[in-house]
Amino acid sequence: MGRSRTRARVTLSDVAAESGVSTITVSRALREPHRVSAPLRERIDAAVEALGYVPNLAAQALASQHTNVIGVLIPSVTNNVFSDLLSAIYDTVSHTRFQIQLANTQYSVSEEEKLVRIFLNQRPAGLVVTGIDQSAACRQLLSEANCPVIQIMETAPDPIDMMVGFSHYDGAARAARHLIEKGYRRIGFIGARMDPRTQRRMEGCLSVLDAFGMLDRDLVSTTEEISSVNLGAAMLGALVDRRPDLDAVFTNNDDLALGALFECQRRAIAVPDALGICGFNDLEMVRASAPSLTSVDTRRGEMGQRAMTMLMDAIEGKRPQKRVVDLSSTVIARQSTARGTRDDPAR
Amino acid sequence: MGRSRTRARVTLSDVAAESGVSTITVSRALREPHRVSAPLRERIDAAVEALGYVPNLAAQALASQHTNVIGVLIPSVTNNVFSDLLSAIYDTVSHTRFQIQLANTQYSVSEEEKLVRIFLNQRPAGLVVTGIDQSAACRQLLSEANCPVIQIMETAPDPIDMMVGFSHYDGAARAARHLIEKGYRRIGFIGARMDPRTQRRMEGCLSVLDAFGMLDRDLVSTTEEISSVNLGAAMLGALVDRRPDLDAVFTNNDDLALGALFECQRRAIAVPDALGICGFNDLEMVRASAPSLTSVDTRRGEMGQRAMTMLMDAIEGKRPQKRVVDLSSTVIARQSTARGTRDDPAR
DNA sequence: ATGAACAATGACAGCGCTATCACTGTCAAG
DNA sequence: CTTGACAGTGATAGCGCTGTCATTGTTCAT
Repeated sequence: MGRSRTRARVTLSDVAAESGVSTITVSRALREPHRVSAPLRERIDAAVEALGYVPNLAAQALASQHTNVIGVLIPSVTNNVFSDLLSAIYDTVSHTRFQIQLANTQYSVSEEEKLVRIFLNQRPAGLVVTGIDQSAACRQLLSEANCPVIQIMETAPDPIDMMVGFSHYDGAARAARHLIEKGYRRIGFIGARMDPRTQRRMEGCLSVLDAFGMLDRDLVSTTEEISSVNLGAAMLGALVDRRPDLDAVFTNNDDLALGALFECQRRAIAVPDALGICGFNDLEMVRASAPSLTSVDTRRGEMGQRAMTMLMDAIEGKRPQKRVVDLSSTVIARQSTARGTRDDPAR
Repeated sequence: MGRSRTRARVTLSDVAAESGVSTITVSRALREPHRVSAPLRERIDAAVEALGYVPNLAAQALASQHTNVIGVLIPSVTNNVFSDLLSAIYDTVSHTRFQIQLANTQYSVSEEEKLVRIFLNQRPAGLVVTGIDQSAACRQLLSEANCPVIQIMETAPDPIDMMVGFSHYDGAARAARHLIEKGYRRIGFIGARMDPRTQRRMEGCLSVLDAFGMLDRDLVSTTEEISSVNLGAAMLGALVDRRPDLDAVFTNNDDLALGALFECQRRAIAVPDALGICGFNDLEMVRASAPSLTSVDTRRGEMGQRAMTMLMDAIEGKRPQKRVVDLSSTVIARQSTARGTRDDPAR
């Protein structure tokens, strides 16, 4: 196919020859400019520019025994929740010396452990892992790692190293309390995939319902299927068919909530008067719907940003005062739960 | 913070010592097992297992002058369109020897060029770039690269190397024709961000309207802002305020389409009878809405899968018969454009 | 004047692996 | 019984960079 085989790689010693110094001086000029005299530095910079030198990361890593790679382990690249997070992570890291290396655990603890093992062997500068449900061996590996590690998305009292997140249990509990305050009484729960975080949300919701004497297990609908808008519609439809007396539903996430809303529109179930809907995550789109959807804001952008800042500081040796940052979460009340106050302007 | 400093790295020579062979034999046993006798291979495998040996990728890369890294350059990690694509890419590559290294061009041609330069210097096994709008220097770099390169998302007659995508112009043209066939006459266009692909969609749409003598520039609404559901609602609202006679709208993507639908619901504009809506990309959620939204299916999952298969084959030396794969695109007609046939079941 | 302290630069070894070539033994063909 | 082919294994030399220590000059307090 005529793909050219030749491509002269410019190495450090080419730059050194061009600027008439030793390789180590070029190396220093690039990494610790203040340790090299101004005239040399200028000559070297000019040579780098002229030759189009780009460092060989493999050689750097091998010689220095460390990299500028920050490994990020997330369960899914498709989920909207993680794309918001990722976008904040990339933004925070761009224009620093660090690079992101993303990996996908597919919600599997063993896959996660395997990936951690691979990552650690490449001596990353730092590691970001999702959640608190690592395998014992994985926790062990991470706590013995000689780089900072940060767990995101959740908080718990026993961080491996550092942590930025919020309590899914509490967030869902707030949502349940909100529905109760708004006057709903027969409150259902719809959940999909049922990974550990999803489960803790369910528990948070059900515990509040229980405390108010409103827990009705028959109004709880869960599935192992992957969450989607269509699934939300189907699950709400099935739940309403079985229990026409349902008067509100808390869904595990906003995709399900949106699906539930669509199904209500299709069946001419009045939201919020006949049925209240509360989602989770506060994705961009739930503010736009008609009626707009109440949801729990989980500040994923801030989470990504804080996590990367803490991690990069730790890599630089600046350990945080608090190892666990709890970002909390807030119910954003909108039209879908504004019972009897249909005219309220959204937010 | 008591993070352990010690972590014995197991190297090839540890494995060699353990199994009583030379390092090169271990190296071969791992990479080309058939070139090593069965008994040795078993001893070596056992030693690898016992010691928990994990290869050092930096050393491998440095010594062999190539890596198993496939670089993937996409404009945005947040956009739903790219998350579908990414998910297919990760799935296709998992359980092969290749690893994905993702980078983010932020819709910037110069950022893309910079990233290509960095990638190429790390001698990737292959490279995936988005679209056909690289800078001249970037095209030059890529065509001189000594690894296969595949452009995705779009097709054009002059691939740098290989290509998998579809014509955005044609896809949008099909959408416009669909609206005309359905009897709409005052058809508007709503577009956001207006990157090159978005622009070609606009051109495809407008050229058809023009051919039918229906082009009205006053019904075209575009913005540089980032696309979102809320933006779609706002833009549709503004367009309808200005031109109440609008009877259909083609939006650049499904986020905008969904926003437009919500705005119609808010204003009690009957969709599809008073206003037809057609989106682009056929995201999962547009099938769920009420009414369901007509959209253009762009087969992103298949695109990601085909692209990675072609790329990996090319890396292995199996060049494809056709260098350009056009996946085409299809209008998926749903309720939002089913004028006068409101009762039609949605797909 | 003297040496201590320090800034600026370089020589050299080696990170962990693989490419290359050399070596040994086995076996079939002549 | 030689020869050549070949399968199986090893010795050696780097890949491109950085850590470490050595060397040179300069400045400053004594």
